[in-house]
Amino acid sequence: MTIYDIAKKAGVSASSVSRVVNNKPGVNPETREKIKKLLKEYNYVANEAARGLVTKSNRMVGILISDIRSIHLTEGVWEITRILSSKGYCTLILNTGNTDEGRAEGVRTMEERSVDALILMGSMFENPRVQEAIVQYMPGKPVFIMNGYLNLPNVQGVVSNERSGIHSCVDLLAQKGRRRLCYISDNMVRISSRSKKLGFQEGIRANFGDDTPYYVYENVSADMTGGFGAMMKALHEHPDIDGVICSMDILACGALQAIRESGRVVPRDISVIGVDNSEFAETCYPRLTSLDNMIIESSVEISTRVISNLEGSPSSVRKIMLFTRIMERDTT
Amino acid sequence: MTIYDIAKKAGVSASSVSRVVNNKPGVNPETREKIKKLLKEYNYVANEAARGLVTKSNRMVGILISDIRSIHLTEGVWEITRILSSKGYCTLILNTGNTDEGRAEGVRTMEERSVDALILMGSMFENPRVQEAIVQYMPGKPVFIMNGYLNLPNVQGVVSNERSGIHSCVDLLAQKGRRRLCYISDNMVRISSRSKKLGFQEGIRANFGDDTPYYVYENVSADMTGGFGAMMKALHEHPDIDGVICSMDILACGALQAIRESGRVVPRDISVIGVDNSEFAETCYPRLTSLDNMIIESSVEISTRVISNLEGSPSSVRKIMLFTRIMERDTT
DNA sequence: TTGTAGGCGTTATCAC
DNA sequence: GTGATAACGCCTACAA
Repeated sequence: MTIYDIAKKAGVSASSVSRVVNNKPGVNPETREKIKKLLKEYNYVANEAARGLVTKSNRMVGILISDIRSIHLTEGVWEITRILSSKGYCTLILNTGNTDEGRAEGVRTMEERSVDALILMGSMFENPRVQEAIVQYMPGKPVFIMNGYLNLPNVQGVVSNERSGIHSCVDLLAQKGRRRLCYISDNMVRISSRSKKLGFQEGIRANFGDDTPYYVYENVSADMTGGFGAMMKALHEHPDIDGVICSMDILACGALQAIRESGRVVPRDISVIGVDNSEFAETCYPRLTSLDNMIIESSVEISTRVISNLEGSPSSVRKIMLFTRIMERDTT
Repeated sequence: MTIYDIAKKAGVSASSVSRVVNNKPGVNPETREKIKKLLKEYNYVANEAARGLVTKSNRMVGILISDIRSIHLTEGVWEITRILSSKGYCTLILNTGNTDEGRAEGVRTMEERSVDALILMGSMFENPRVQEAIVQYMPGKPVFIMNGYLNLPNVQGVVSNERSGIHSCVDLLAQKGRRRLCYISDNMVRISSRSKKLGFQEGIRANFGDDTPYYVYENVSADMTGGFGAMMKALHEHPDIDGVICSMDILACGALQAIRESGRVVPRDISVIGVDNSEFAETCYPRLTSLDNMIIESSVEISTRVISNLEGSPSSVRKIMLFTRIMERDTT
């Protein structure tokens, strides 16, 4: 069913139908009513692709994410989708997988689908290969990065101060009397993972001085078993550990399990802190103290930027930072 | 950068460029090379919308989901996306919110975007309003429902025997010596919720006879606090409860917390079983016994059906059922 | 107020 | 092997 079909049935031209469909003026009220009735009767649905071809806008924004199963980022996707769709924008969500090549390919696919804007979920997109893909395939279009940034004229980034946030976590542990700390991290390829580790080291130095030992277990697989294994190893190698910070809540869940199996009690014997403040922090036991990296707030921030950019009033600010906060629960 | 631009630079016609872009025969190897080089040099990206306009296929399938944050269905979305994109199909994911009107609107939007097929995630799509929307807006296109079914010629459904699955859960509890059972369920509007409750009642009757009391708490909010509150109430009203089945893992997480606060020990005093076999079943404590409703397998099933349908060999089977299984962990 | 014509970027069908 | 030309469904001047 096209506007031509409707036009024929109404005995008018396609342009009149188009005007009615788009609520544009310049058509006789009676004709308008007649057309409206036919539109409804035949359940006319406009073809956005054809429309976009001429209007140069699909009212669609792309969201690239490595793996939509990551509960934490998914919260952000939900928030963004909610806000954008309330403004009439569709979101095209694409899983890229965990390779830079996949992510670059994702950028290309988004251009192929001619999205109006692109949102990159997560600091893993902050890398040269993705940057190159943006330059190649989306040089003009607005691109937004969640928890990351690329120095390109069309890119805007929202980051959080995870580094000093982790530093504060160390402060908290120190304040609770913890002295032998351990840091468990997933893949160190991510910029954000590296900066979190730095924050940990800075916290150690600031609280305990240069020669206090600390332990780092990195490149752990980003799931429960990863956290479990790392914690087991840590407790075995350094039985005096009394404080743990994990780069993700799910790792902390695994760590909690390992600690339990070792016969220790949280937080009496060991304190544990996670990062993300995700739902896992509530469902695990004891409920996990976690560094909230403001994914929801960042999502709102990005969404409003996308909209204002698309509606013609782009912000000249290219990078903003949100401040993390520690949500203290029962593991510290 | 369009094929015309490239054609001009190469000194050939747009048709030749199109042939090269689509790897079609009938162009001189040398010309082909020259065009290929230009394509790469200018980072040409085809406009899928324009292409779809003429080929009548966008190579895109739509996924409608009430709320992408629901970790359980998201696992399925991931699986589907993975399989479809390996076959060159993009997935357009749309959150509909929790109203039937929103879901119907979602169907319309999908037609607007001219998806090649539509996947409905969850039994909440099994309702008259959605059925009407499909008839109105997507009468011809293949529609697939995860964990649900609608009696329409273009609809295929994959369901699981949750009802008898829950019955088996009651069997398991009975076998563990549990006698005072309680069922906690989220919104009873969902077909699947209603059938699960039936399974519970049938299990009770089969194991304990007609006059053994059992307790049902329904229309609980689908989150931890919902499970927590319901369990608290249950324990207060019926302190002798020794077995609980929750319609979702996340509810069971809340229930576990309530039981802990009441001073009881799982599974010594009370057994708990969830449904979904989601990540929460692993992260909570004790690790939760859960009814696996085969979301991953269902997703694979749906994906292959979508593909074979789109590639021209549609299945004539309109509805299939997968069999649930109980994943026993530490709460029973 | 209405209709005609051109074009958006692509593919498909013909001639050449 | 190559290039016009006509769609695809829609919007937008512009003309009537």
